[in-house]
Amino acid sequence: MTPSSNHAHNHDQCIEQALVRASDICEKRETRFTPLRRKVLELVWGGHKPITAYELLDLLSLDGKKRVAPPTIYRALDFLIEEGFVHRLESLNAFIGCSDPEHLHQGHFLICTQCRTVKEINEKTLHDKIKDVANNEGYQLDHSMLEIMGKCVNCNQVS
Amino acid sequence: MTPSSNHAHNHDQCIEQALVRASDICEKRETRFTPLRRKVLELVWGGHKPITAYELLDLLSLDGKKRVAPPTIYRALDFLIEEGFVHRLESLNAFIGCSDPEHLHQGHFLICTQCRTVKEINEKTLHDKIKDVANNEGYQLDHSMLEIMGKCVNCNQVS
DNA sequence: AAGCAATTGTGACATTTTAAAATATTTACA
DNA sequence: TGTAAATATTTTAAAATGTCACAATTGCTT
Repeated sequence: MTPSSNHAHNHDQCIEQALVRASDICEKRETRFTPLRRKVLELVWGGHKPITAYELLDLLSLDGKKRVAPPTIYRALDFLIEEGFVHRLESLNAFIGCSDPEHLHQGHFLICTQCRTVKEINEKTLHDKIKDVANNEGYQLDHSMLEIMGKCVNCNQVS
Repeated sequence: MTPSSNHAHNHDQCIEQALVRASDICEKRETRFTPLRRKVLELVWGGHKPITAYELLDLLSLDGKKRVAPPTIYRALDFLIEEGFVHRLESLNAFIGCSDPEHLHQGHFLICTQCRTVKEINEKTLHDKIKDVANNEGYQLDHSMLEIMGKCVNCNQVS
């Protein structure tokens, strides 16, 4: 499994950039980007596909000598989510790197039903529409999660 | 806990209606609305709040003499979801009765962060917007799930 | 160096969901 | 009715996911 099979992008660089951005943001916020948290973020960014907590556990346990336990991962993920570096995909019980960690925002995603690639949506008009709907029903919007399932461009072309 | 504390609706009638509709639809589709499935649907409709599989298990185990096992509930829920009588709320790992079982549709919900009341959204314009976004990104929409968190009218008025 | 808070490790356990096989029930039709 | 086929349910078990409580460690701060 290549990290991303069809791309016009260097994925190592993609990971590296995510790590640098996270590190910078933590410095600015005076939160701690520890080795563990860094490692987990690196693993999450291993692909543009969602990864589960237990897959992360397995990966983490590979290079370390000891098998790490679930709380280790979940705490690291909690931190990364808190800081906005990672999103949780509810419909998949899985996690994915955030493409725009500088700005806190909604979790809106396109998930390819075939290749599992996930793309983050950052559409103001969509967010506005959602807010309107909430307001019309008398709800004061806190946050929203949208997960759109469908076939991506590449998978559509193939089959 | 009253089924729904603030309403202009008779909740018993609300449940009854859901059961009748489900029954009718099953008859039309020639699928089987068995006592178990009926009972589970009734329990799900006990409130306009989401209910978890294990809460259902507990409730089911009350009147029966024996403790029922998880698969019993999950099978029944699978059926009810398949038929469109119940939706699963991904962000809560919980289930809720569908307000419009006649028409298959998206799972779009408003969830009150305070009182947990859930309201189903059936907005063509919202659905269209989501479809547009997907298409613009080259995705062919299969289905989407949207869960909007916010305070509902009543909870807003109170605090 | 001592004290303190944050982080990480550890073990156990809770929750949610699914699998596989045995059993029971319903339905259709001879 | 009686019986076979189809469908549902139960049972037992376990997999997958997530949480808790407490101990050990780290790294700052005085």
